[in-house]
Amino acid sequence: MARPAPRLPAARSEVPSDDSTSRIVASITTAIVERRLMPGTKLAEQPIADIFQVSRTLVRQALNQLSRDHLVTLTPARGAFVAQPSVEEAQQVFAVRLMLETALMRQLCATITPPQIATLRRHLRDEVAAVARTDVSGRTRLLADFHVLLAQLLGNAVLAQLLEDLLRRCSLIALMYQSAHSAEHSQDEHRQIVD
Amino acid sequence: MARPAPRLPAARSEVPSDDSTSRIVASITTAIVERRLMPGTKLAEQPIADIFQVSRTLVRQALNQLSRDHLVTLTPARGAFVAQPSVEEAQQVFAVRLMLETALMRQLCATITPPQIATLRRHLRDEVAAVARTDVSGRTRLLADFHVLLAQLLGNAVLAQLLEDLLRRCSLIALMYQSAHSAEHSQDEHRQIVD
DNA sequence: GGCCTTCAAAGTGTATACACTTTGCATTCC
DNA sequence: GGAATGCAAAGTGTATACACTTTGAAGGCC
Repeated sequence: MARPAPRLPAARSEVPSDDSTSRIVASITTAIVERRLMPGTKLAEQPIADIFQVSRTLVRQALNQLSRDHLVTLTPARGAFVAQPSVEEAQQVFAVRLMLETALMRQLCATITPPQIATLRRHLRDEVAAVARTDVSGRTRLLADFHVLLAQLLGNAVLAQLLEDLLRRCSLIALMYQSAHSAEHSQDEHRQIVD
Repeated sequence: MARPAPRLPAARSEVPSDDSTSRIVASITTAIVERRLMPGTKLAEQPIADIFQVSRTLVRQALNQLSRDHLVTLTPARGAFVAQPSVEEAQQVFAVRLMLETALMRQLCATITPPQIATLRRHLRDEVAAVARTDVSGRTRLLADFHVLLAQLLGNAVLAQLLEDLLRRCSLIALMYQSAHSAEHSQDEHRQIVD
C-alpha cells in the first residue's frame, strides 16, 4: 500500500445527468418532491426497471443514491420506500437549514455588491408570486434555489451542493407536514435577510 | 400514481455497519484517512473484491457510496481513484465547516449545562495531547469528534451526521495540504469556543 | 370460528457472464 | 530512431441467474 500517487485522473468534471442511473434518480426525486409518490410508498425494483427499460442493477444503484439523500429508506430484505421523516428529524433538518442560512448571510454581507442584491430581489419577487398562486412544487423549488443562489454568490460550490441536498430533504418534509406557515415564514425571512 | 401511503415500513433503525458493503466502505475510508491510500491511487474493483472475498457487485456499491462522500472520484469507464480535492474545494469545505461550527456554538450557548462543558474540556485535553505527540490520524479524528460531540449535545442527529460527512472530507484535505497550522488553528478555536 | 402451520408467489441480495472501453506494448512505417 | 498503428490484456458497465427472505393466503387443528 501507500504507493506514490499517479497523476490526476483527468478533469474533475461531474455532469452525471445523462447516464441511466442519474436519469432514474432525477426522475424519482422530482416524483417525490412533486407529490406524485407519497411517503411510505413501496418502490419495488423490477417495475421501475421495466419503466426505464434497464435491469434491476441500475435501479438498485439509483435507490442507493436516493437513500443517501434521505429521500427513500432502505430496509434490508424488504425493499425501498419513500421516506417518512419523523417530526424530530424534520425539526432537526429545518434547524440545520436555518443555521446554514444565517451563517451564509453573515458571510455574504461583507462581500455583496449592488447587482447581486438586485438578483436576490428579483428572486424574491418570483417566490412571492409562487406562494400567491399556491404553486406548491414551484414554491419549494424556488425556496431551495434561493439558498443555492446565495451560495453561488459566495462562490462556494461545496456549500451550494450541501444546501441542495438539504433542501431536497426539506421539500419532502414540507410536503408531509404541510404547514403553509413554514413556506410563508421562510419566504418572509428571505425578505428580511435581503433587507 | 399517488396511492395512499401504507403504514410505516418497520423501524427507522439504521445500523448498517455489519453488512459487507458497509465493511468495505469503512475499511477504505479509514485507509484513506489514515494515509495508507494516497490521493490519486487507483482503486480497481477486482483486487478489492478479492481482498474482501466478495464479488465486484458489492465493491461497486461501496465505491459509489465513497464517491458520494467525496473520498473517491469515479471517472466513467476509467474507474475509481482516491480523491484529490483542489485547493479551492479545500478552502470551501473548510469554510463550510467553520460556518457550521460557529452557528452550532451560538445555538449551544443557550442550552449548555456545566456537566456538558466539563465533557468538552475533557475532549479538549485529548486534542492537545494528540497534537503534541503529532499523532496525525488520531488528531484529525479527535478534531472531527469535537464537532459531532457538539451536535450531540444539541440533540441534533441530522447535524451530527452532516458534520461527520464533512469532516471525513476535511481529514482527506488536511492530509493532502498538510498544514499543521490548520490543525493547531482549529484546536485553538475549539478552546476559545469552549471559553 | 379463530389461530397456527405450511406453502407458493414475489422480491431482495449476491454472484457471474458478457459486451465494450481503455491502456500499454509491440510492430510497422517513414 | 521516432511516431503512428494495431492488438491483446485489463478493467468497467450492464444484464442475467440463482439463492434466500419476506409475505400473503389457503388449509388444517384446536
